[in-house]
Amino acid sequence: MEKQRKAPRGTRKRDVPLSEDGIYATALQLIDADGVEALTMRKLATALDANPMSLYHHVPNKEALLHGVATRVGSQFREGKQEDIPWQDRMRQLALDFRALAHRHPKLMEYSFARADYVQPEDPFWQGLTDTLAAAELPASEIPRVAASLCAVFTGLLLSELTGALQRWTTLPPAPADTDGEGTPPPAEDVVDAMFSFALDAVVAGLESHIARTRKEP
Amino acid sequence: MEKQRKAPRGTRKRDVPLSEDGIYATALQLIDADGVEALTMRKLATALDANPMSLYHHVPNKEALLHGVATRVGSQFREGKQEDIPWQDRMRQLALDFRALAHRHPKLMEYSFARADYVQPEDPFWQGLTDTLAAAELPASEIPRVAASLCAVFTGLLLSELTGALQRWTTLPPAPADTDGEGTPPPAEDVVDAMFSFALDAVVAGLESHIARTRKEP
DNA sequence: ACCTGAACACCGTTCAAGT
DNA sequence: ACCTGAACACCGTTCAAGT
Repeated sequence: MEKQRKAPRGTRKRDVPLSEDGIYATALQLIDADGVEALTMRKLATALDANPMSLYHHVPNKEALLHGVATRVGSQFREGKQEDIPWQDRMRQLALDFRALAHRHPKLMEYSFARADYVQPEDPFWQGLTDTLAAAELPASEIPRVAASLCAVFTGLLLSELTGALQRWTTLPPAPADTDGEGTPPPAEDVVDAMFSFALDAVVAGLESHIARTRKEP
Repeated sequence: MEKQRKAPRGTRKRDVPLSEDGIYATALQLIDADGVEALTMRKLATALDANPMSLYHHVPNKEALLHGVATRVGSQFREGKQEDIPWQDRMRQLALDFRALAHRHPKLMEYSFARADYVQPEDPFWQGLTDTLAAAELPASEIPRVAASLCAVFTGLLLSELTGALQRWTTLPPAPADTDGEGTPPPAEDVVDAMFSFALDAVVAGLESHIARTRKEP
């Protein structure tokens, strides 16, 4: 009767059966557009031109849906440069590559960072991080803890950037209100870039100092 | 500090008119008990023995309610030790004091850290942080950016601890799956404490190196 | 096997009406 | 001024019924 593969007219988005991948993909689109808190099972269904209840045949519930979107995006991470560079440079590059991913899906990543359920052991990011620490000749027994600490630090920096807190804090007055002529400093983006460079340099310096310390007293 | 006038009979919690402070206080109690996502205007009202709509005479909406709870708790921060200690020690102590506050209201702080709207310029934490950086003889022009970066880093560490990500990451396999006899390492708490010490040492070392660098080339 | 309509048990919030 | 009942416009999810 109403076979209608490929709607000859009309603008329906779906002439293909629902699939897990399709659901996750358009969920990500909606999140990119309006943020996680605006995503609704019902809105997602209409975007897929489906009945809201049909989604539950492919995804157990909303929480699992969001988790799935988050881990899929997290696994998209790719390292930009080769690995035959000093570990300090690779560490910096790793963080900047992750920042680039965060900039590609800021609304989702803000949610992901808060849950901190995005890094999976098989993700290239975790692999790159542990590889780099091994290249730095950090004792193998310390690698998991140090890698986890670094994840936490990167999470904090990126989350603070995405929420705007980093920029806001930067414009808070120092201890004594030093009200001179200058109002707000240069545009926020350059400042944030500079803060990342500073923070990454400090992280690398801190790591170097830690490695030197542990080498003295094994 | 829940003095609560003591109802003469009956078990109603409220024999006193609604007040902003009372609303925030019991909201915090409910959050501590069941988490932010379980807090509902309607549940809060019944906990206050009030009609849900009465709340809107004291608080504009739910978002403002949560923001109010978050900033009130953030402003409760107090420094433990005196300020006449080396800046390195004070910096570490500052972070540990903040961690203690986070442990007092973990459910709320998890929410707060994700929004990153808890640090206010007049908060003792921000004051202590900028004071400490000044004591480290960091150039005044750099203090806001460095303080903001440190806030972001502490946020990441504490948030990752509260969500459990820090513990989870620590048990992820390093690069090559090194499956020996050992299952899970010692209890998680000690490990997290140790990770905080490590991270704080690294942060201090990174700061020292940054200060030394900027002193060379002014 | 996959989809769906109706319904349930909730939400936050508006608004006109009470005292 | 402060409070409230009823109502509105949503939610996520269950379930029995359709194809």
